[in-house]
This record gives sequence, C-alpha cells and structure tokens, in this order.
Amino acid sequence: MPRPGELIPPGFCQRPVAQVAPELLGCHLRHGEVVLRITEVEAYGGPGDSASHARHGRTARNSPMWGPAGRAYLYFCYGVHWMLNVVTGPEGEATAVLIRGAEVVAGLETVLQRRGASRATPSLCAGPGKVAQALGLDKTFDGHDLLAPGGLELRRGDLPGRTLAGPRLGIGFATPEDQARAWRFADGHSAAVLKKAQLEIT
DNA sequence: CGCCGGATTTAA
DNA sequence: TAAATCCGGCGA
Repeated sequence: MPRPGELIPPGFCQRPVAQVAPELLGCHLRHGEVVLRITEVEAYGGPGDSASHARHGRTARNSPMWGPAGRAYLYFCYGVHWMLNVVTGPEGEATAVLIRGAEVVAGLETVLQRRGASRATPSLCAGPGKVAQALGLDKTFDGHDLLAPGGLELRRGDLPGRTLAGPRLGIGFATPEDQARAWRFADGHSAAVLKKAQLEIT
C-alpha cells in the first residue's frame, strides 16, 4: 500500500467484495481530525447471500448497496447503533463490507469524548457500533462518497500484520452454507478484534 | 464469563 | 409485530 494517507481510487472498491474486504484492513477512515485504522471487517454479498441486507431485494434502507462502489451504507441496528459499510463491486450488484473494528490513529481526545471513555483501551473501537460512534456518524452519512475529499473519507494506510479469516458474526438467520462462509477478516497483529479466537490464519 | 435490557427501524 | 450485521452493565 504505497503513499499512506492518499484517497483510495474507485477501482479498488469495484472488485468482488470478498477480495476487497481483507484489503481494507490497515486502511484509514478519516472524519475531520479523527483518523481510524481498520482492523476487522466482514463481506456481505448481493441477493444471493442470505446473510446480506440485499437478500430481499432493493428496499429504501439498503438502496446505497445498489449504488456505485466507494459509497457508505449506514443503517441503524437494534434501535441503538449505527453500522458503517463500504459499498463494493460493480453498480447494481449490491455488495458491501461492514467495518467491525478499528484503532485510533489521530483525534484520540474526540474519540474518547464520543465513546464516553476516559482512556484508550484495545476495545475502544472494537465493534461495528463503536466504530461509527467514534467517527461521529449517523443517518446523514448514508450514501456519502468515501472516495472524494470532504466529510468521511477512505484513505490508504498500511498493510495488516497478518490476515485472519473466519465466519461472520450475528447472522444466525442465514442458511448454514452462508453462515459457514469465511467472510470475516481481521488484522492478527491488532488487539482491536472481537472474538479473535474464532479466526484462522489465511 | 454469560445473561439481559435498551430503543428504533424495517419489512415479511 | 417480530426481528434486527450490538453494547454495556450487572451478577456470579
């Protein structure tokens, strides 16, 4: 990953979701002074993936998934949390990557305030709801272009120390085959990864 | 470590 | 009207 800090080019996100997802590890999410380094992600397929929000076709909520790659798809979960996804693949395919964990690179004071924490710990941004909260995201960022300067941006970071993979979390409603798919990826050298023991070296 | 409530949106 | 790509707090 040459030139850390540079905006990710559109071609990066236009590839198949299972290929893009692990390569997002180490990339940076920037919103104002806050910069997070991605440590854990999950790939979600289109209508054929019974774990995906796209499984019932296009709806008002998931419409950003059908749009161009590199856009944000944000949705509200369990009445409490916002979840950030990066749309991937060709337009109309409806695939996306859920950002599940991150480390703080810059803007720690702001992150601590948003998270209601007094000091940095490995779990400060470990969990999809925590990532969105740390970045100060909500509905207004749904559909936002992450590859253009301004607002929330996706930028080059560094490479993960070691890539781990395993089944996705919280998808008990999906078919056994889709539950078994190893579409959760994490940086094995990072502490900001939930249920790390369930992952294996790739 | 495991259970449990929170609080809202969504779509079958 | 159930279920949702969770989180933090509490008790053991």
